[in-house]
Amino acid sequence: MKNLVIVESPAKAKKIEEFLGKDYTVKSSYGHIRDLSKNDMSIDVENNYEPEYQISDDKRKLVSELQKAVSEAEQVWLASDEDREGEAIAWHLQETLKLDKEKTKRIVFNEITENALKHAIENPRKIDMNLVDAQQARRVLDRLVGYEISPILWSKIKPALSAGRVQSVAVRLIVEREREIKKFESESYFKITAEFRSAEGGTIVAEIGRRIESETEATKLLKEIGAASWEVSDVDKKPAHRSPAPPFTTSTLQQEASRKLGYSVARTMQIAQQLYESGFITYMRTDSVNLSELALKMASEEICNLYGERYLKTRRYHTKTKGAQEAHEAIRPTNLANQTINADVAQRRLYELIWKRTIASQMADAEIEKTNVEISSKTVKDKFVWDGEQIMFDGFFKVYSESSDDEEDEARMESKGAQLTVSKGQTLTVEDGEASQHYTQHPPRYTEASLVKKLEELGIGRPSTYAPTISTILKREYVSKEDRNPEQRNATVIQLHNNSIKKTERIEKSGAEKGKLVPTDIGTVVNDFLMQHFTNILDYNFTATVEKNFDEIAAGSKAWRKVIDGFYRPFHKNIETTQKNSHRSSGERLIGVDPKSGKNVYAKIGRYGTLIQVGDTNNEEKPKFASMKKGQSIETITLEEALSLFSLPRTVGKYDGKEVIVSIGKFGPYVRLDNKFYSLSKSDDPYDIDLKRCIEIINTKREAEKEKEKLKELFPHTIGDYEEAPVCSNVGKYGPYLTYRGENFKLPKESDPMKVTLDEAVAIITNAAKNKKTRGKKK
DNA sequence: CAGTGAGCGAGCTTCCGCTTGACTT
Repeated sequence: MKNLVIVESPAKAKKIEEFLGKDYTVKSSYGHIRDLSKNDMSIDVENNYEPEYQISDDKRKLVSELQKAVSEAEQVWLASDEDREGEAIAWHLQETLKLDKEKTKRIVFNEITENALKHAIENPRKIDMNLVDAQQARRVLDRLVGYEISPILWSKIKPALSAGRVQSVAVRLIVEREREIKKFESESYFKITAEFRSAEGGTIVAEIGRRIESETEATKLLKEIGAASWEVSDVDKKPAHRSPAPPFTTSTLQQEASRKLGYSVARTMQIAQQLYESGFITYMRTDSVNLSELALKMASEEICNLYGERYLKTRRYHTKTKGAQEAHEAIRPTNLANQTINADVAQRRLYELIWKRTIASQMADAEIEKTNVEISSKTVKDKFVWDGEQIMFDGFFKVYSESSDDEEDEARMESKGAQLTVSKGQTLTVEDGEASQHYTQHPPRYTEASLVKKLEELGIGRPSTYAPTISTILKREYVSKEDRNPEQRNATVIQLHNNSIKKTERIEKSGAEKGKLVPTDIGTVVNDFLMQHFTNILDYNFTATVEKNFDEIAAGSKAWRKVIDGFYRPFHKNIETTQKNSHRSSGERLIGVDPKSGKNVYAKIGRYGTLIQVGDTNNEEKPKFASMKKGQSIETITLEEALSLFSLPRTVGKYDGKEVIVSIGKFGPYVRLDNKFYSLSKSDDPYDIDLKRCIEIINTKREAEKEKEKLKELFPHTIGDYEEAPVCSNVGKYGPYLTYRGENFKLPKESDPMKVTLDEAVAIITNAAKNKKTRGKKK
């Protein structure tokens, strides 16, 4: 072996190997191979913050493989990504594999084409230690923050909690948004619209721009409107244009897949990974909006073919995102000639979204004519307005338009296409008008995707961490994902018809929410604690400020250990005083007094979550405790709700002459009969489940056990012989399956394992063997 | 396998950013 090239991703390694030919072997490091140990701090603070790196557990085998490859190679090329983390990966490889610094070559390329690779190989360099140091500073800072603050939370709030530069700010955003919502007072207002008719027969529905405060004012105004004579006082037409959105980055892909396809952030990334591994799209973790020259050329060919040259406009986009490192291209199809792909529905839909966005980004602006009509009267002070938009040339709209998080915004865009049917100077009459009551809306809660958008704006987190950050704050139970039914309110509608006024009521539904992030009690208490004691870390600008320092380290104008020292000294002092002086924080709230015992009832956070406590501590008598239910919160739980939590364990009645007892145990709510346990299902509430339902649960489980016994006797069931080996059917944990020559094959879900014929079985076995072969080829 | 929460104390938990694992038959 002459040359060994090491890149980060195995899919990339495979592609590069095709270009480089037989003199090159390309291997992958699968990301970082070394890190600080996760069991302790692994930073020697006394010794100038010396980090102690170790090979990650899951990389030991890989490292020895790389070691072997290195020993067989004449030349090693480190080709990890061209950013801070990539440079560090190269350095860790050099250190771990004990590569000769003089002989090892560091190369970078951010598109995989023959030219780019050739150019990279002709222009190797040495590892940039300044960039590596910037990464070390980033790594060490995150470890110090995370591993020094978290233990404070364990002792002051609850075990196993965590804090970090990124996750704690994400939680703060959600907690603060919830407070804004709580503080928000909805106000009602009236919106007035009227239908105007000209003598020639044209009609136009226009509205008064301002919000009218009261019903009295609205009624009065509506009467005046009906009595007045109107005229089109102004028609203003002006051209405008819209430009397409730039190609996808990780964050914008997550946002659009959430809005247009309803995918969660994690799902989007999982599907994108599949598309990447199949070679359909470029790398999916990127902050760059840049398209390669090759992609621009493909796009222009495709656009000219499909829509004609008039639709083409080559555009080069530049990233404005804070802290972007741009080691990759934007996310785009590898081959723009493929409008769609042959894959499962989820993959195909995401692919098509990416194709449309990429193509649209290289298309001409849409040209629009905006029309503003003003309708006024000599007797009414308010003017009516109508605004419409006519698309004169659709441009990129032909394939794609970006969605908005704002539902009202979306609706407004849709209603603007109407044709203008009146002209300036025409006199108009009003037959129908309407004043309808609306309510101002509280600010929206974050979705996963809108949280990612906000974090990216603040420069917090990276493309590879957006999805994991969300799963961390959910796992810690700082936030939960919730659906909310729309709020229903009575709204008055005052109708004007031929100068008479009629009042009706309707129900206004608004604010339905799906998958919104809501802070839990724990999230709120942790956030308040951190805000009080670690204000600077929770500052929205903290990351941006430290990033500036990292940039200076990368530029060689600052030493990383000095930067860390400047941060750590005051930080650690704060850690010590907080540990010593701060009070335990449990979010405790006195709900009231238990009428039976006269003792105080509190809601608070305990070692295992939120609980109700009856009676004070420091008394001779131990207080009583009960866990709170899901969905209850310290702030809103009532005394009655709290006391009802003490009704477990509860005897529901008798069955088979024995007591049926319901309670909540280690593994959730259960029914107990004769010392045997039966789990309740999710929809059952242990606090009010009745005897009938309990018996049903008991019997269902007994039936299922009987069934199982029966199956055990029947299976495995021999169907017949195929190529001199028996074929058997069976039922396992994952459903019915076939066994043949020691291998298992899944049967279709509904099929009866007793009734499968030998022909069907053979078809399934041979089919599976074929699929296995093609899957093997892909890898 | 079917409750914990105070107090007594051992031993556990935790960060962010790179990557893809799997025998889910």
